[in-house]
Amino acid sequence: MTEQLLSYTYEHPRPALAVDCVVFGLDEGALQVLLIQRDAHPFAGRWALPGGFVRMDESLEQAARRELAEETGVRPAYLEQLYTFGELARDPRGRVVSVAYWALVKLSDHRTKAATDARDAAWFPAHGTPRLAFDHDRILDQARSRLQAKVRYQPIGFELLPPKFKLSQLQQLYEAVLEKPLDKRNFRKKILGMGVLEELDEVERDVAHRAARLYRFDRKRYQELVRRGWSFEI
Amino acid sequence: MTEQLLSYTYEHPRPALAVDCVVFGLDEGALQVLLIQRDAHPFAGRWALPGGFVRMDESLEQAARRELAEETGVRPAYLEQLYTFGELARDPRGRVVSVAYWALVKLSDHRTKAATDARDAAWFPAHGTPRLAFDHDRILDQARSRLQAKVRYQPIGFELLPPKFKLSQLQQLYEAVLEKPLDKRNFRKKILGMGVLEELDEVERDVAHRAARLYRFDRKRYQELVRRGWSFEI
DNA sequence: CTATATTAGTGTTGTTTCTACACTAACGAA
DNA sequence: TTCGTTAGTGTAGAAACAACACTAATATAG
Repeated sequence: MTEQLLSYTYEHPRPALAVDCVVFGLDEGALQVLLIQRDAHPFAGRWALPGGFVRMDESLEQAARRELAEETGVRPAYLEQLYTFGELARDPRGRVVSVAYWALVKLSDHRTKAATDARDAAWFPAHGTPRLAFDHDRILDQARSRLQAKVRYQPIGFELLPPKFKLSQLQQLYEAVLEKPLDKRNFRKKILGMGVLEELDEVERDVAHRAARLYRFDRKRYQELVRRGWSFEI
Repeated sequence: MTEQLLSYTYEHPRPALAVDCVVFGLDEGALQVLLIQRDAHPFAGRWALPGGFVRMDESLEQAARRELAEETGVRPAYLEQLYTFGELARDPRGRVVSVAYWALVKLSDHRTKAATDARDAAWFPAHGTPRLAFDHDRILDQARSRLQAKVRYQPIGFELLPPKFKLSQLQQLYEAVLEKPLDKRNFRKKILGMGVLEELDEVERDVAHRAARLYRFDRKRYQELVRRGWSFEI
């Protein structure tokens, strides 16, 4: 019986290989992160990053996407490798090396799904998380730094917003990620000056104040500009 | 017999875990990379990045340093994780996931050692490398991009120079890494204006032209400035 | 229907940073 | 003494950045 279960044998010992995902979303202008509550040993009851072991027939990114979908129902449009954590004692079960990924999702798309598909998945403020299992606090820290760095020179912020948004939402997003206030007029001047936003013939509705114009990120235009040597920078 | 050799058994199959290293040096102002020539299957005879399998009693970084020392004799002062490569078919021997590292060394320290300790290690121009084994061309590409990006906002260039250097060496370094010419006066103004270079009471010797003043990177001063919120940028 | 609360939207000015650019100084070798 | 070679220096115009305050539009409360 044990024979049948423990049936993969190698000449040299191998660490187990896992993936973990840090998924960011934006809720009412506040940066959120997706966690799951562990129900098994070790760290049972603790919140942790979604993740799991890599299978032999899938790449690392595929493993990250699969685990994320299985555990939370989330299928991010933007997913990128973060860092590989390989300290000897990071998992009490033994030697587990984990390749961490980070992702951005439009919360509007995923709020309901995550609530239904996965019993124990929930969004937390990216700062106000409880103490996480394993070395996941460190992974989350690193993901936040990476997002903060990357959002400055890549137009990835749009992955967090609905397709149509107003400039104040975009500004709030940058303020949330960069953790500092921005000047409204300078921000608008800069972002509109880039020419990567498409101004729509549409304004927001049902608001108790002046309605804001809606915009859309013009990916085609962005790629064209990049091809000509331009680079996004906030 | 086989029983004794193939003696590590797991419930689930595990990919093998390796590390590979991209080591950069600077030779006469030209960026070089350290390669080893493989003598075993697969890719016997091809040049490859130094690397090997991770042991159970060492962290990933330790594995990278160990393999690098064993295969090339090089012990870099600066070493950082690059990316983890986990495509299914990247190694013909089977599923091997490789955590790549990149490093900077002062070539003056390592030129002789590498030549003696390791028969089959050699420096190549970072661009004019032969076709490498495995997916190592891709890894090298990525390391070059990372170096190029990082050298702009971290004072890591100094890791490539001897402790005392002249400004024209520093400029050459940046030109080699960034692959574009820089204006001498603007470069000097900028780098000296930072206040992280210590001007020494020493000039170069035995040159058939006006001798250049020597400088040293002032790490203490740099760290002090960082503590005050300043950031290096070229 | 008027007033109020709330968010949208808009330009200018002074400061700093960036870029382009050319000559003199010092030294050894011929 | 001359020549070849690299070191070392300043300015001016352009561009980017930072600071800053009022009017416009809409729903709601009184």
